[in-house]
Amino acid sequence: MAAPGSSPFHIPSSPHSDSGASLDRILGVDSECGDDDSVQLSDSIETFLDASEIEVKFAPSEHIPGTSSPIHSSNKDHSFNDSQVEIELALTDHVLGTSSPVHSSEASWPDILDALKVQTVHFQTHFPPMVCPWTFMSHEERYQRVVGQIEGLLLSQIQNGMVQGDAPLGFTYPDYSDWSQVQYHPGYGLRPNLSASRMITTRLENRGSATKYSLIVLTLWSILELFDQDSFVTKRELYYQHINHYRSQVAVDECVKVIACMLRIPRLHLRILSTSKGLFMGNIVFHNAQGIQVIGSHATPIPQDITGISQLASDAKFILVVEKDAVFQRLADDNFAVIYQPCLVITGKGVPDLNTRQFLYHLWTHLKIPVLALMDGDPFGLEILCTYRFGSLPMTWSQELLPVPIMKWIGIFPSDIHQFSREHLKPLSKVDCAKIRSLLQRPYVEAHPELKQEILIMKDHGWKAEIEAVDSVGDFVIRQILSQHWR
DNA sequence: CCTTACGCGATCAATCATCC
DNA sequence: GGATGATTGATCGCGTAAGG
Repeated sequence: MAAPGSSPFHIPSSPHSDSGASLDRILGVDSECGDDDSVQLSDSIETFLDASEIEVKFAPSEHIPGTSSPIHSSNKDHSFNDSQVEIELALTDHVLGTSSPVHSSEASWPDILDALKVQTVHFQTHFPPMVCPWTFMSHEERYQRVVGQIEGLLLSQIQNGMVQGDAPLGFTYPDYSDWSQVQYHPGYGLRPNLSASRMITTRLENRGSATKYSLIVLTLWSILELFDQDSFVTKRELYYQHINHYRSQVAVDECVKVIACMLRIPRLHLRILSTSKGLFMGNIVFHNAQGIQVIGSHATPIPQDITGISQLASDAKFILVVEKDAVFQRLADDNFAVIYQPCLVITGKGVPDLNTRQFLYHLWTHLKIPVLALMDGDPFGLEILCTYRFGSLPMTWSQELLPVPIMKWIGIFPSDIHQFSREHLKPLSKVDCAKIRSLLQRPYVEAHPELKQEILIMKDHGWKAEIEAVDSVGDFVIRQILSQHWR
């Protein structure tokens, strides 16, 4: 086994050894981050993040007088136990003010939106949005780091191969498909669980995983080529380039996911993109990565490189996330984004892709405005809500910044389903019931009794309702906000 | 024999092309 | 014009083979 750092080529240590701190030391990430604030904040992050995950740091946020540091760091072992979760939950409840809506029967738009805005700012002050250091690296630095890590990984495999029998060839990465490996953090959604760190090893020796091993090597090699040619590729293109090897696009997806988890590098910086699926509209202007001005006055595709967004400006009072494209189009037809209150509407067209979630996170952290979500009243609608709000299982292990934990769900609630006529309701299928069982086992549902309650109600009455059941989506959204009817 | 790792299939939502 | 199937992206569950 090659000792980290012993290479004459100055190669960063492998990701499954003690990587983060040493890499930071080698690359001087800490010192680059700048002012005193960030140093102090980056200390506190270790209270809930894995030591190996130290690369993700708090943004240097404005200090608001009277506020304490984001998380009280009393535990020295960097672990994260149940009692801490309870404390954080109580704290979040306080910060969110969930128990104290605007108490007025004739609460107006500005009152409610102002209150929500204050909650959002409080939340982000208490849980400063994380920033990914990858975003602020120079082109050259990013090149050095990614290529260095991949070359180091491949080199260690070759070295191991030369002393065959001593160290078997294999790639080790976290078991990103196991819920027991993650835990819920009220401020940051799903985070890796430090007490349980089961790793998967894809070994060349195993007959079953030899193919996967070789495909991971192929993908790593392809990424090096991309850096060499200074180009990007979509997952689909990568699949077609090596169609005989990959056999299906699922194999490409799997390899990219493994590499992102293993090296803890955001997918974008591996130079592998996915075709953007989401749309947005509303009063917003920004420059994309190519420096071209984007105006969201009508339905506009979400840009692929979120980190390249600059000169963002918007007078929107809130962001509305809708599940389906059909609902988005209905709101576009009604000119919803300008007619009532200036707002932004976003859809991921079903299960949201990474781009859509990154874009939402970017808007939420930069504009500091409330985020509302309109989803179907069925198990999959709830799952999509949770994906936006708390994050998804595999992405927990990547270095992507995605969850918006303060997002408000404004419907359709299973508890309101009796308001719809029977013809608009559908009985829960066998698959729906399985999804409900799955949802009830998730850590974030356990932490949110109001969500759990809704799931149990749906399970009890056995019916689901889609947003199509609502006559006017715009009116429905307005009604829900004005009555402060959200979860 | 039991656990673990892995592959495959199923599912959802949406779009687009093709066929009747 | 409506129905159908393929495609794209994301996720979960189950069966199976390997290994201790």
